Amino acid sequence: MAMIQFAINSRKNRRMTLKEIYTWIEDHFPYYRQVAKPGWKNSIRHNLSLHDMFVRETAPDGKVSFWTIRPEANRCLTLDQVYKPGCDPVTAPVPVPMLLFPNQSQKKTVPDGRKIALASERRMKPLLPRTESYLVPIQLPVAPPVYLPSFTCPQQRVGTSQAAKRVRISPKVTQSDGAPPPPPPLAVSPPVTDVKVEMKEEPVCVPLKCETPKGPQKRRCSSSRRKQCLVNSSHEEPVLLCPDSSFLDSGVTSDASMFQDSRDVEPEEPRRRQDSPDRDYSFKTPIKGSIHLTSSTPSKPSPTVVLEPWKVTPVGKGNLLDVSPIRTPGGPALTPVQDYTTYSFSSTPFKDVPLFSSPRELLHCGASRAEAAESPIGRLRSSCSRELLQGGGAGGTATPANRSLTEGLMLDLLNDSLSKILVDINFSGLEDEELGTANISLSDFINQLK
Amino acid sequence: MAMIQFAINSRKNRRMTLKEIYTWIEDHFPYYRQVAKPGWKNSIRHNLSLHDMFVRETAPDGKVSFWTIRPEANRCLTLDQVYKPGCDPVTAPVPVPMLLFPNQSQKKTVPDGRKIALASERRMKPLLPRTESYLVPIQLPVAPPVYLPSFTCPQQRVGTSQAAKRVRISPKVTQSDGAPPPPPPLAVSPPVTDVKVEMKEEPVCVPLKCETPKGPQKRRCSSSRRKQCLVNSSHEEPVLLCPDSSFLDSGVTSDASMFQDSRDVEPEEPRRRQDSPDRDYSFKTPIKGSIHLTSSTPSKPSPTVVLEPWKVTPVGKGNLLDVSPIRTPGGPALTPVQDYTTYSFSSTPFKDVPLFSSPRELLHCGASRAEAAESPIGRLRSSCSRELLQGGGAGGTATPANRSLTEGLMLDLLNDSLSKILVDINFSGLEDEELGTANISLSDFINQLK
DNA sequence: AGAATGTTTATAAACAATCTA
DNA sequence: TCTAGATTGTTTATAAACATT
Ligand SMILES: [Mg+2]
Ligand SMILES: [Mg+2]
Repeated sequence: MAMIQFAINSRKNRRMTLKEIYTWIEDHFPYYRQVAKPGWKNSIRHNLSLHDMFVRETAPDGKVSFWTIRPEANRCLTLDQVYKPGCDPVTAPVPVPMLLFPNQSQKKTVPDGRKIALASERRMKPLLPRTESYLVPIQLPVAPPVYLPSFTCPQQRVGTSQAAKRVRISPKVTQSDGAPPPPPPLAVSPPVTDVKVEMKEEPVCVPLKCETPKGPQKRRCSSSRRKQCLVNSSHEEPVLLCPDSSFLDSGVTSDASMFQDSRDVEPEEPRRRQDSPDRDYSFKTPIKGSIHLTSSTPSKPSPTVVLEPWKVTPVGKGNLLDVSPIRTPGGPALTPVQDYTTYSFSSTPFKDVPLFSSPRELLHCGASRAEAAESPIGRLRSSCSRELLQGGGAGGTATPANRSLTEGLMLDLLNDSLSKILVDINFSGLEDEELGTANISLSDFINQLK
Repeated sequence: MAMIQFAINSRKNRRMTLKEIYTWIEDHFPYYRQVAKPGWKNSIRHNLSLHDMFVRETAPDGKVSFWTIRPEANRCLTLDQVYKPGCDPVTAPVPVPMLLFPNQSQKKTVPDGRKIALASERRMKPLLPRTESYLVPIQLPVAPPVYLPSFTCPQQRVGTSQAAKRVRISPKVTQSDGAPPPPPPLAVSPPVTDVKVEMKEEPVCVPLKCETPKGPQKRRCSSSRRKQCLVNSSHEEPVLLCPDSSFLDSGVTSDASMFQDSRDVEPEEPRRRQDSPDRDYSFKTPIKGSIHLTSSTPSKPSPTVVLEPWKVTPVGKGNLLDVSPIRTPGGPALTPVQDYTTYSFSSTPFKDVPLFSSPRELLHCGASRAEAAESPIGRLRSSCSRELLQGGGAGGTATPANRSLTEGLMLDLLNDSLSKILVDINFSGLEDEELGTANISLSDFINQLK
């Protein structure tokens, strides 16, 4: 879900075809081009369909369809917000995927004291977890000469210099105020974003390093127990706070040309080598019983039924997978373990190497209303939800305490709830690329309902 | 999702605790008590959280919390609607789970010509698939003397006598009008609902066997391509059509006492044997690295990492599971294969043994508005969405053609979209059991918004 | 015919919050 | 009263079936 937002928000017009989303992710996270199972595309499609924040539009010709982000729900997440390039852009650095290993695999310590990345971990942590976990970009364990001959890994930059880069994205709860903050960020070899060709304009959504109000709401908000507080969607104009536009280059350009020809913020987008030799799936056999992994939709292999030992073997979960021992012939060659000492593989990378606390922390900060109003890219404001930026959107009855209480809660969720209503009501009449007027706000929808 | 609705709707007050939902499902689908992995409870909780139609209420004491169904989204699905007991209720029949095997496993034919149930299939088909698949109740492959000494399987009843019982639940598309209807229902040994102690009142939601309008919209509705049409939520009073209350006993009783003491429609609910000897998980070890399957939340076994052969082995998906051969020591004893000739195991049970075409078909029919108005259980009407029953809720601009076009589409989805808004706005003031007034309608919410 | 695209359900899993023995 | 473990609740990830283009 986060990567899709990264991708779509990297475009000026904030819309992408599915194929373009694939490509963008593959370009920025080579993990997906090289090591990931083809099922990752299934996950992309799944997220596009499941989450209401992603809306599919049909081009005027009715042929192609673009995926967009509901403006009210768009937190304007960009890869820049998550990672700031810490290495020279000279070498055309390849951003590594934010590979977040499960907790267990991080404790793996080889005898020589180094922590190694368990490359066999297929299931990744959520890219932007909702909790207090920390996002840890980890170098992709792929041998550069094998997969990326032109890839020059921008080593080091391991120091704690990135501390100022931490951005809070809407903390879910107050972090138990008395508790000491997590250890200073390790800043483990962050991934690198592409070199932007277009100049950085003032970003529409400016995450800030505003301090979490740890006032009187400390226990109340956390005691909402197992249910998020749902903020009352207020129609008042939200106040954007704490301007600090010196942080990111979110790929949002001011542009007067946001129509079809100005689709690419990133210059290398059009020239797509769509058949990279490293992975060619040539096939003509059907999906179901065949061996080739053509389809990105996983499917059951065949009726070669295996009686699972769920109730047969009394207990024991691991014995199902233990049958295949670790060492596979080409395994280490494909996922080399060497030379990862430059990256901190602490036992708890989420907790120990914080880049930011949570994706919602970015929302916890807001942009200055005045600045936003003066911004030359006022037209783009409709592409970003100021309510979301302000973080919570306190209702009319919200006291300051309430406001802080509801801060940082129910962001994607709230907007997901409204988006299904807006789906297919949006863009009913207009079919052209004028995205500025195509977005119907919540108030418009309410009026429409009335 | 369907089973949760079955469970909750079986209660007069239409609310259940999580534990009660577990128990209800276990009681009505012994599969879950006996053969299912403990992860099924995880799925229940997942569905409760994910789908907005399920709303958690907190009892006035603040201790227990009940799960309810948003009235606007409640299609009043009950087990009766899906299955009508075809055998004598004398033997206290145990309903079997609607075990829907994947397509592949149904083609398994033993040399003696009979089709056998591949008990090893763990992943079930969706209980109520959205498509034209058919719901096939299949006898649970558990030896009755082993697990259910008092269980007398009501054999047979295999004839085609249940044909009239078929109910359409909101067909997603017109079924290609020229095509012949699916073969007559095989009526494979349907599961049996419990004997209701309370008298059956006129059900609030009456599914009907109304014919699908296969008129001029044949192509248009199907050409909504990959996106459901979202019906405009109309505030007009929906018209309930096609009264036919002779079909189900949906556990909805008229009742003048719908408060806390009248919680159970089913008499055997209170006396719960909560520690059945057939499954006792005695444990005191933590979850993570331990062997016991105590927790219903699955967890990775341990950092015993297995290097997956995704990129190592060139292709081939099935070789990952083929390592463990079929025959396990106690396997056949637990899942006997004999005596399943009474149940039709056609190669395509969904298509060949239709009970109904799709869950939405139930919605395609409506109840008579007049009848609903005269119903002595008018108070309960708020627990069922008449819009949903009417099937589509055509907006103000909908022509009759449009109405039929949007019929059967966007039901749970539409209501899920609205429910997140209502969550935690419901039941803000009142804390008592008066569920009749506790439900806030959409219009109330809209007014609240205004 | 097969691939791409889109929708929905199922299951695993991590994790937070609360409850209970 | 305290707390370890169980329960309950939320969210993300992945597989998979299936529909539509
Ligand atoms: Mg979507
Ligand atoms: Mg819910």
